[in-house]
Amino acid sequence: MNKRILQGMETKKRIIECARELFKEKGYYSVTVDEIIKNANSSKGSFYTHFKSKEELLFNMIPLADEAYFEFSKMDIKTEKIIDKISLFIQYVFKNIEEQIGLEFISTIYSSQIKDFKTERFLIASERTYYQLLKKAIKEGQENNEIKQEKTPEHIADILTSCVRGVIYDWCLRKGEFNLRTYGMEITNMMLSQIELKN
Amino acid sequence: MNKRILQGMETKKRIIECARELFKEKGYYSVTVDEIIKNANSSKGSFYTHFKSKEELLFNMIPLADEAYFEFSKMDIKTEKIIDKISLFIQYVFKNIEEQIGLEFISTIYSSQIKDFKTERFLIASERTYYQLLKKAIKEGQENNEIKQEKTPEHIADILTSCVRGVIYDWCLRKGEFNLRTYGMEITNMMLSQIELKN
DNA sequence: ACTACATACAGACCATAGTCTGTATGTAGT
DNA sequence: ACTACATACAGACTATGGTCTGTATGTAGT
Repeated sequence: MNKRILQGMETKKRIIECARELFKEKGYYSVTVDEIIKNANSSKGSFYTHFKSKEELLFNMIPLADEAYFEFSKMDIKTEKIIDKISLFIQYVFKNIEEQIGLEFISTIYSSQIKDFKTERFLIASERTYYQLLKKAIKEGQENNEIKQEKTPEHIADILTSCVRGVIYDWCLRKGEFNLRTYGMEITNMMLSQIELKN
Repeated sequence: MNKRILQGMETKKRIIECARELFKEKGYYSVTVDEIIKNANSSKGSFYTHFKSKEELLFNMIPLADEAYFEFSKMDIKTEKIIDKISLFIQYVFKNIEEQIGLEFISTIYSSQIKDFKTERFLIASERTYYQLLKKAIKEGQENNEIKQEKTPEHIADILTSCVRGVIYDWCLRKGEFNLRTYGMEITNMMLSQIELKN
């Protein structure tokens, strides 16, 4: 950790902090890069050495959802059924988006991810932790004869995440006018009930 | 239909046609408005009297999905069950997107719709025909005791469209690497099976 | 026929994301 | 200590979507 690297890191951090405040105050699209660098006492050149784009700056500001999910997964939830555990986990995902990430953030992210073919699909990667946890739980459920075994854990996880993304996209489209968690869980529980193995 | 209006319509049409070719050739984001107006022998002023934005021009080029759905709904499908009719209808929606609208179009539309809070959510409106048809079919199904009656037709239609949008969003995110219709129908049929009233 | 008006249109202009080039400086290898 | 290099940074410049202003022209009401 030498002087050079430290300086760069501090500049980057300063830009992120200034941007966070400006975005909160005026919204992502109303804040210009020029404004950010002015506030952060930086420059265009510096900005673009630290971030590939204005969007990438935004991505740097997302509360570390993956870590939160991982923390959640370690929690020992007092419930015998794995299906219920999955249900709670997905509920946590919705809650995290509603309370930590927020509507404008998630809208910008969901929008920019499919904007053109050049954009790096970081959403797929970033959801990996959550996807892996989900897959693991499903596999466990199948081994315990709680979940149907016709489909692979990967495939079931894909189906669930597609529905979750659908609800989130709709939430963005409707400008957050419904309760994400309530509506999301209604759909999720319908899907879970489909994969559940009943005795 | 006087001379004045006719001239305007022709200019608009010319712009759309030129844009369609350019978009097909180079893709939406690689074509500039200047390029379009140059090809169409028009001007900025003219362009922006006919279209609020470059995006709105794109929306003018979407195959008239609503009409297609309506045509489909009139077709007398030989199946006694309403659930099957709904399933076929949604399958048609996926088919239409895959074959008529295409990946780049739908990605741009889905992206731009949630890009900022100013954007007019035309997707909600444009899907109205399809939504209305769906709702009507569900209501019919409930009256025939084929579909559970705990939820309202509106609510069931909302749930189905959320899942459909989720699949489409995923298709965009994955750059069309899976078969939209196959995967979409798998999820749709799971949902339909949840709302079906079994005897 | 005359007038007032709406609007199709042209193109200069503006705002802003992103690029390019040049400079200064800290670091690693010798 | 010297050199070569990488990179943090500054700021001019570019590309492009969109705005603004002015003009011409067709139309509707009188």
